[in-house]
Amino acid sequence: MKIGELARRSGLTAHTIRYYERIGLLPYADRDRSSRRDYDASILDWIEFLGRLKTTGMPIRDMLLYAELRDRGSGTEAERRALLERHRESVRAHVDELNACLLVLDTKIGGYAETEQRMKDYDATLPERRRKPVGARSPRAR
Amino acid sequence: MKIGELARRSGLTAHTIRYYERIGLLPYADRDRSSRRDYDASILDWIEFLGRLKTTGMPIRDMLLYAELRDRGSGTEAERRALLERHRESVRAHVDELNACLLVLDTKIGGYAETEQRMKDYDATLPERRRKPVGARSPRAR
DNA sequence: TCTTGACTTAGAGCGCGCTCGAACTCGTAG
DNA sequence: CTACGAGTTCGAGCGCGCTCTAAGTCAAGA
Repeated sequence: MKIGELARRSGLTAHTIRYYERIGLLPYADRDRSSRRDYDASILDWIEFLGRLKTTGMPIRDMLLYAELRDRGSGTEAERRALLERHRESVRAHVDELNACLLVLDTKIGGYAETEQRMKDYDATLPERRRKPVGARSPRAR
Repeated sequence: MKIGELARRSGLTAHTIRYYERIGLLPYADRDRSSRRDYDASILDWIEFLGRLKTTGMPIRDMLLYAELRDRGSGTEAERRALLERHRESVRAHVDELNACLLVLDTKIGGYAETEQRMKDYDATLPERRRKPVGARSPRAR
């Protein structure tokens, strides 16, 4: 698989793939006789996993640490596991934080909903011609 | 309240507070006769809310949009609500994504746990003197 | 043979969100 | 009176994670 196809299949750009190789996140890829990278499909699993780490907010320097342990192969499992467990805890903590923020957001949105309801109620007390069209701005707002 | 105290109480640095004012996230603060910012305690609520937006990944440009609507005051409630609702959905989606990643992480960690267990079991079959000390590296690893 | 287009490398540039430094002004405590 | 510490403005700098440009190579199709 050439870099273009890998890009399409992984969702990364070719630029990013080269960048990842440069910094060591992706292993140095075999080149064909004209120096072009030729990938094995198995790289996709690794890229996908890196994507999970990224999605969950792991900084590249930590992914790099994990990648290096992985490269070193057997004997590094405990360390890799520890790294992932630490990360898992930080992700869990972050999810909790997000959920707490969602509650605040719900409250805030609820407040606006009430305000709007009160305005509608008030509007309904006006004679027909003085009602505002839905979504109307205050006349003072430009 | 002077900027130093606000910094302590809000968790932001004085530098960041000035930066936020500069870009419009915080309202232009009243100055005392020697041009020093003097804050009302109510600013803390706003900073805290901004913190929630930040925690949930809202980019500054969107917070700015919200701040502007807020400054414009009444008549902008529907828009503010819509903005927060859109944001809430994106946060929810992100939380879902994080939870999915957590499952993958659990699986991966589970895999390492199994490997380690197998290694311990194997080790237990060796005669006493050949057992590895806990946490030992492979002899080849430097 | 010529053209096209996907690739190569090295290195510069960018958008974000701060973060810091320089040089200066005040108000207060000793 | 002086020294100090906390503030001021303006603008440069930074760490992160890409993203893009320039200039060149190569292989396959018309």
